Amino acid sequence: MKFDNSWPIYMQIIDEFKKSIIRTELKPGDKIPSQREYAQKVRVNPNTVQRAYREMENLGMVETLRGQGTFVVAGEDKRQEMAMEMANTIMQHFILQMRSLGYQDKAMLAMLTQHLELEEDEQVDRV
Amino acid sequence: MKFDNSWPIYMQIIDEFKKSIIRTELKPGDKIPSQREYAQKVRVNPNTVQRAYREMENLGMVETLRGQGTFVVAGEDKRQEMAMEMANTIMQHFILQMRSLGYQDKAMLAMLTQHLELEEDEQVDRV
Amino acid sequence: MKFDNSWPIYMQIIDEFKKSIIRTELKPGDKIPSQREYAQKVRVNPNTVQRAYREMENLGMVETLRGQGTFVVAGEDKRQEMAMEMANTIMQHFILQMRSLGYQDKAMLAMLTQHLELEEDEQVDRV
Amino acid sequence: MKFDNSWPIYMQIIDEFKKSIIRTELKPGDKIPSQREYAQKVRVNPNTVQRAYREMENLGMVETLRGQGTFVVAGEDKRQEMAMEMANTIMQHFILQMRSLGYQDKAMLAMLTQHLELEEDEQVDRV
DNA sequence: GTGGTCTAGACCACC
DNA sequence: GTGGTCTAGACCACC
Repeated sequence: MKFDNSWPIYMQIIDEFKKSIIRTELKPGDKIPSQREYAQKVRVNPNTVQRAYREMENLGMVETLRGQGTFVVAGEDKRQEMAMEMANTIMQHFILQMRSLGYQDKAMLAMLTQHLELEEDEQVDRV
Repeated sequence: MKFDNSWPIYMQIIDEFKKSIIRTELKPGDKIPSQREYAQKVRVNPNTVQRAYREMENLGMVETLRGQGTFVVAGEDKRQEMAMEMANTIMQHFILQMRSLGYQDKAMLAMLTQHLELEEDEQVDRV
Repeated sequence: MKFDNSWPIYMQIIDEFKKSIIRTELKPGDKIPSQREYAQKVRVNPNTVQRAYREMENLGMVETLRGQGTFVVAGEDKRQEMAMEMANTIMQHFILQMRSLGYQDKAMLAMLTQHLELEEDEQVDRV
Repeated sequence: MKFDNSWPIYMQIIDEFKKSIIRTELKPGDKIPSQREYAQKVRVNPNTVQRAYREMENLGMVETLRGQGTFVVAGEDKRQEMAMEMANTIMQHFILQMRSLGYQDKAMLAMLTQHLELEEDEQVDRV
């Protein structure tokens, strides 16, 4: 795992787990790696991992059982809430970036429509 | 200036200048800082800045006149081409992120429309 | 400040601030000491203080403004909620202790009544 | 056994034995561990244990027979006296804590009554 | 100066 | 073995 130095590593770790849960690669009851294990895997200090795990517990994503490990608890409702939240963030970021390039709302929508159609065409071409 | 360690700094420097040109903060004929000056300002190795400036010259964004400095040359056509290029990149990135969250094309478009409308409403409210 | 080693220091710090807010010694808008300052005062590592302050922010007790300091935000509703919560904890603890000594509910109530009356008498005597 | 560093360990040891006697887990004539044994078990300096045992003898809780060990002597009267004494301490502590939160005597009594009733209800529910 | 993040590493509690 | 707490100290961002 390679992290940006532009935003906190513990948040990037949380984001990784969020995505895994949203994509249902991690389901309720699944055990995630122990803090030490994960820290070694991604080459990060165990304290940083612990902070991420602790915040994930506060966010209701996982549950930590002392001496046993950390387990996913986010059910379907929570999963959708998390997906919605991440999508909103991505969307906002996208809109701001486009506006900073001078794009108007209409132009943005038109361009997205076009891109999605283009990609379909590309897929058709490939097939 | 704060750079990511996740992609080459010289590319990030180029991106900054691209954005300034696209936003017309930098116009044809404008002088940009000397390599040494810029390197000090953003705390980066002068070699990194040199590489960025060289590539910008290759891209037709700037022109370097020995003993005089580096000047913007990108005209309106070039400006629009660069805007288009950056927008495409942002768009692609956006689509990939949304898809990785499980969003279909239609849902993506609907959500963008909704976001743009919401923001308008907010502005209306404020007025 | 002297801390027990029987439960986490950061929680004891939180408890101190909780009590100050409940007793209205700290009111909304009041600035609490900087993390470094407080750490020196109570002879604890700044990281431990930071964890306490962070959790207090999560609990809605304070608000932290980067570069400016940490400020009480808990209003009257929050204050009462906190008082109620602490009282419940103290009460539970008390009941458990008394039961472990073999006291029945009635005996407990009788004894508390008697103690409160005794103290009044004592005060009367002193006067 | 885990001790607080906030008050003398020898007193905490005495308290443990007091509770055992009050709960009649230890009865007159019962042998308690040798000082050395107990010191090892709770990981405390033998001198600390010795001081605790000596004070317990002064308090009339136990009797030490040279070469044979230490035995509980507290009879039923002594047991009740000890219970009363501990209860008083707990009670005082409780009242002080509640007052420091701003609770009046009446409110304290009402709250205790309520808590005891609530717990009964819970038990009824469970049955 | 004030808070925020991270590393390194010790020691403890619970299983 | 797994998580929890704490110290020590570096470096950064924002004011």
